[in-house]
Amino acid sequence: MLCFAKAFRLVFEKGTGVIEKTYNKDKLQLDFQVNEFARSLRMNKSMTVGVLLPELDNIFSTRIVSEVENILMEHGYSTLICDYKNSPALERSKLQFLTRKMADALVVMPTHLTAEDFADINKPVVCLDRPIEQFDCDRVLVDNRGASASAVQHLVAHGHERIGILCGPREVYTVRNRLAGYREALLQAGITPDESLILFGDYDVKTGHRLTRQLMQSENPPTALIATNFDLTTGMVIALNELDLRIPDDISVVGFDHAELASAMRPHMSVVLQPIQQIGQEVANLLLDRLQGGTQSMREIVMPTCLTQGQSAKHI
Amino acid sequence: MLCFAKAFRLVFEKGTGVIEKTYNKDKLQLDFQVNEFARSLRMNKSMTVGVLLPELDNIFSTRIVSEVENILMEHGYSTLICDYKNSPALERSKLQFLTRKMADALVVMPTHLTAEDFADINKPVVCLDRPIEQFDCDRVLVDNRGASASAVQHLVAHGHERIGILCGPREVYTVRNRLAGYREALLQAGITPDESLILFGDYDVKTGHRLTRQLMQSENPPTALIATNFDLTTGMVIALNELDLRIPDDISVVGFDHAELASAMRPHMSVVLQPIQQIGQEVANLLLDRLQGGTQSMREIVMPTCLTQGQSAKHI
DNA sequence: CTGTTAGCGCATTCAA
DNA sequence: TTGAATGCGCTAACAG
Repeated sequence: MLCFAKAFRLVFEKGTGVIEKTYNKDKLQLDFQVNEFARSLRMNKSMTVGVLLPELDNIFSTRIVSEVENILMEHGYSTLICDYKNSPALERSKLQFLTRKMADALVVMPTHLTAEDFADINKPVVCLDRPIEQFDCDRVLVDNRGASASAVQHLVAHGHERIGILCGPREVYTVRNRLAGYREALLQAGITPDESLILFGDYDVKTGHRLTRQLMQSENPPTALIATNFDLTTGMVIALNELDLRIPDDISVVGFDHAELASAMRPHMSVVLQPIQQIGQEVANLLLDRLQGGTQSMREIVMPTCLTQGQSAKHI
Repeated sequence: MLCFAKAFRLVFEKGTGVIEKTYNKDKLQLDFQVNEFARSLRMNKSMTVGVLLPELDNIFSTRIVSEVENILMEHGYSTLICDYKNSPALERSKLQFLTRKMADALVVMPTHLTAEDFADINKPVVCLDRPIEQFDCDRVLVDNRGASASAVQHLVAHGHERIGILCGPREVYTVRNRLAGYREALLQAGITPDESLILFGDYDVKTGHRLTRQLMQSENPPTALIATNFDLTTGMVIALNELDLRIPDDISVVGFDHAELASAMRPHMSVVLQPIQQIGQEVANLLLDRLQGGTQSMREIVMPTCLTQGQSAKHI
């Protein structure tokens, strides 16, 4: 069998990349291109990590992925991104796709996946932002309860009792936990949560806009608002503007994510910040450990959040 | 050689998916998993299309990709997404990665790529939103000149002459063309463009915010503003709010993209809309044609935009 | 140190 | 109809 690999290949490591020069019997080939299918088949690995995200247009997840990517790249791994557009069916089929077709390991930000979906997946999996019930795998989570609790405490400290909260979809893990933290913090402050101040919807700008209008135009509107992700925060700010409600004179607010914009605004907006860079690092490290054959037991890492105080909350 | 494929496989087509059942000599295997590396090596194709984007967090590109994905899926193709974070080096290396490792064809939204980068790529390529000089490949573009011209005309019709424009990075194709359309429409209306009203920056919310403040706090601010993508539009609206400038009473504006938010706002915002769904369809069709062996010459499709009139522009 | 070979799992072809 | 043989291009093990 005449093999291509019969050729004599000099491999120079140069920085992060690899330059391969091939000498054939008759000719010097400088433009040799490895067939990655063959290599992957032979090695039974593709040096590729699959990333499964709910949707692409979300600054939180894409920024984390960006971090993960940077670190993995330094170790010779590439990153493939799939999104499932918040569809349970797509979520499962893309998981299958990444697993069977491509990836040596997975980073998954699940919504509806269950342990069953991972039954025949014998590859390292790291859950990002959300765990999967009954499925023991490495995971990097955020202290969601603490996040919203700190927002509530900040507002309570300014005398607010009627605090509205804009939430994402009910079924999402982070949404439930952020809401739980909100309730706990209110109760701890001796305030009974008013269910009419709790609104759910999609995690997008339009929803933030709609829910804010709904809340502020109700009979008994809140004196303060918490938005629980960046898009909701943006929609909230736009809607308050339209309603001629000034921050913080007419309404106090706490936003979520995106320090740059929050501190560019006048007055600075108080925001809950998730440690995006560190989350990415933790994910990458867990992944690399597993890929390098670590056989430790499952690890769960919970990252703290931090409330950056601006001037978007005012004493009532 | 004992081949796995020695097994007898029944293949049932069921909807879009394929269920494969394998009977081995000794046992009935229902959980047979194809080795996609081997299949790809043998077939010399992966049934996968690679998508290369400047960044993930951009509603315009991710929505288009979503459309493309839907159509390709119906034809048995999967989609892989890579972003290059606006880095020229990454842009090239990810192109290489997608080409060599994975994809049968490519959808590329280029910034710095040149014809040279495609010299040794013998796969179908469709350029999305931006062409590549000297490189003849299928492409789907948008009438960017017409887009910004229609925004200018809309404002001029309301008596505005000092119209500011928030642009993305100078080097981007769409930015240059949108700016050109702006200049042309002004000149056509007998107005000499004022260079101090033209600002460049990144295509993000923070930049929209910053540039708007800069423009509106200058000595001789414009009476109307055009933002040339969705993130810039969002930043603009937030900044105008902070500056206590009411739309449209104090300032007229035209935004870009995202019909849903524009029409949710009060008053409705006038926006330039790009036909995202159709763009996705055109891209997918071009791709499928090539993948099915069409050998037509290069095709360029330019999509029209449409200005949706809201009440965000007022007679001066 | 250099060149040859085996086999990864698949789809295809050929043989029975 | 059904089973066996071939080779896709690679890497690793082996032989000279």
